[in-house]
Order: sequence, then C-alpha cells, then structure tokens
Amino acid sequence: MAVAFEAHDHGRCVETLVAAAESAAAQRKLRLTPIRRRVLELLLEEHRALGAYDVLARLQAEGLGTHPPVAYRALDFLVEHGFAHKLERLNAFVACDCPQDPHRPAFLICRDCSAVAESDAGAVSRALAATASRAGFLIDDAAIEAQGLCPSCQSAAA
Amino acid sequence: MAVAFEAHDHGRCVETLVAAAESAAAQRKLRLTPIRRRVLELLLEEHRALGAYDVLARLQAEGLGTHPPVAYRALDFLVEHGFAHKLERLNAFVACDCPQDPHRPAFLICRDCSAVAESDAGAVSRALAATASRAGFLIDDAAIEAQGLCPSCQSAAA
DNA sequence: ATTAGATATGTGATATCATAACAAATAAAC
DNA sequence: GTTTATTTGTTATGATATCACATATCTAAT
Repeated sequence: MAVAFEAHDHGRCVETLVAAAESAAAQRKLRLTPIRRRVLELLLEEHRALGAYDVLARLQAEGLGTHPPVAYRALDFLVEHGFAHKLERLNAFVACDCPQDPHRPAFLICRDCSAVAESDAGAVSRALAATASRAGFLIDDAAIEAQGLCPSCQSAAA
Repeated sequence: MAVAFEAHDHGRCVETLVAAAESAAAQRKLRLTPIRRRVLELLLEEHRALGAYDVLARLQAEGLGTHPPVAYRALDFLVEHGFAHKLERLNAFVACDCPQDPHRPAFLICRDCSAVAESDAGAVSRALAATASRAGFLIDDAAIEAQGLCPSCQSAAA
C-alpha cells in the first residue's frame, strides 16, 4: 500500500506489474496489445498521473500512434479492466498498484511532487455506504481522491 | 441532509439559501454581485449539477454575460467561498446545501435522474485521514463523490 | 466630492480534454 | 480459408477551461 511514497526498486516494480497484467489478461482472455501494453508501461514508469495527451506524446515519439483516440482507447481499456484508474480531479490516469485483488482505492495525490498512491479505502467505503444509506442512496461506485502532502514533501517542507 | 432526495418546498429552499448567502456575504465583506448572485440562484434552482457552459447559456439568455470567463469567474467565486461545490466526476457545479456550517461533504450523484445530494462525510473523512496517515500522507482536502441510485429512482426501478 | 487603488467585468484568442463516425487492418472462431 | 469480431487509423468536432489585456465599477482615503 502506498508504494509510491516508499523507497523501492522501481525497475522491478514496473516489471512485476507488467508481468502480472500479462498473465491476468491471458487468464481473462483480454488482448493486451502492443499499444495497450506500452501505455500501461508508461503509466507504471511514473508513480503519478499522466494526462491522455502526455501518453499520446510518448506514443507519438515511438511511432505507436498519432491521434487522441489511440491514447483514450488504450487508457479506457486499462481502466475498464482494472489495470489503471482515472483521477477525476486531475483528468489524468495512473497505473493500478495491485490489479490482482479487487479493491476500493482511495487516492492520495501530493500537491508538491504530484506522486499518487493508492490507499486502502475499505473503511472509508463502509463509512460512505453508511452515510449514503441513511439518505436512502445506493452506491454503485465511489471516487475518493485526497490532495495533500506526501511524506517526503512534508520532510522537505520542514 | 440529502434534501435533494426528499420532498420539499423548493421555492422556499432557493429563497432561504439565497438569503443566507446574502447575509454571509455581507458579514464576510464579499461582493455577491448580480452575476454571482444569479449564478447561485441558477444552481439552487436545480438539485443537480450544471456545467459552466449550461450556466453561461442561461446568463446569455438573460443578457448577463456572453463569454466563458464570466461563468467560470462566478462559479470560482462561489466555490472558493463555500456557496457551491465542483463535482470533479462531472466537471460541473452544484449549490451548497448548507453553506453556513463548515462541512466535509460527500456527494451522492444519481445516475438515473442526475440529482445530487450532500451527505455528511465526517466519519468518511476520519476514516480517510486514518488510512492516509498510515501512509504518512497529510490531507489538505478530499473529493468524495459516489454514483448510484437515489431513493426515488430505486423505487422507479423496482 | 475627488481620486487612487482594488476588485470585477467584457472580450478575443487559445489551451486542454474527450468523443463521434467511419474506413482499414488484424485477430479469432468457425 | 472465409466469416465475424475486435482493434487501429484518421478526420473532424465537441466540451471544458484559461490567459491576457482593456474597461468599468466599487471602496476607502483624502
């Protein structure tokens, strides 16, 4: 959890998650095509969110696509199948930390360095479901996105 | 709480909240100019979110403004001072239910009728702060937006 | 009352984010 | 190997948001 905020071997972190995506895709008969796979890698290379046009620029540089729908389709595929998430506050996309387990993520977005971490939102979701049900509302799906300071930017500020 | 989902005298609901905004503005030496006031009324007339360009269209119809910055400035003013909120998932704006008390709202957005209610998110915020602090993250500000079915659309569906 | 400074508005231009529609290519299923 | 479904290429456009700078209005100090 919150791997984005912790020191780690990032090369392995990318490798591992791409491999996990490959095998998940195989199991679920999803087609992780070259474009989709490359977009996932691009997102995994950062622990922060990329806009669709940032992704597109990188694809263009590599000769993999030139028009917006190319990026949006790949991103939509990744989001739909849980390999990535959209951050509504940023209109941008971030790779999923742990696509294997079904989870209800909350996002922690650092306002200084733009790092984004997923944090377990089980308890948050339960509290939200409780307040919603008091209003008679039935939740399908919740977006929980916090902005603030990550640990290292807190240290830097002090 | 969740007034949007309950039967109520909506005319009074608008009146009351405009009056409250007037007096809050006076107390806090804010200028609730004709455009700003009208935009607040437009939002209050709906218990759902309006896009900036929806607001602009209404202003145009009334001769109050023709260019996007007119709408965005008024909306930004209202959001900044707590008279309205931005829904990040919808890129749209909704009037605040209860601008008097400082609150941490969660939004409940009906996917059928588009009604939006604010729900008290005190417990949700505390749970979120707890999970964030486990990651060493310090939250400034959180967006909590749930989509699902409001009570009347649940009845309608059944 | 006058005026300087601060705040708000008018307006043109442009940046940024996202999708519709349809044709061409590729992969999968039979 | 032909059919069918899926993915990709491409044009065009729609939707959301901001910048920059001129003008007008309000506020407060004189």
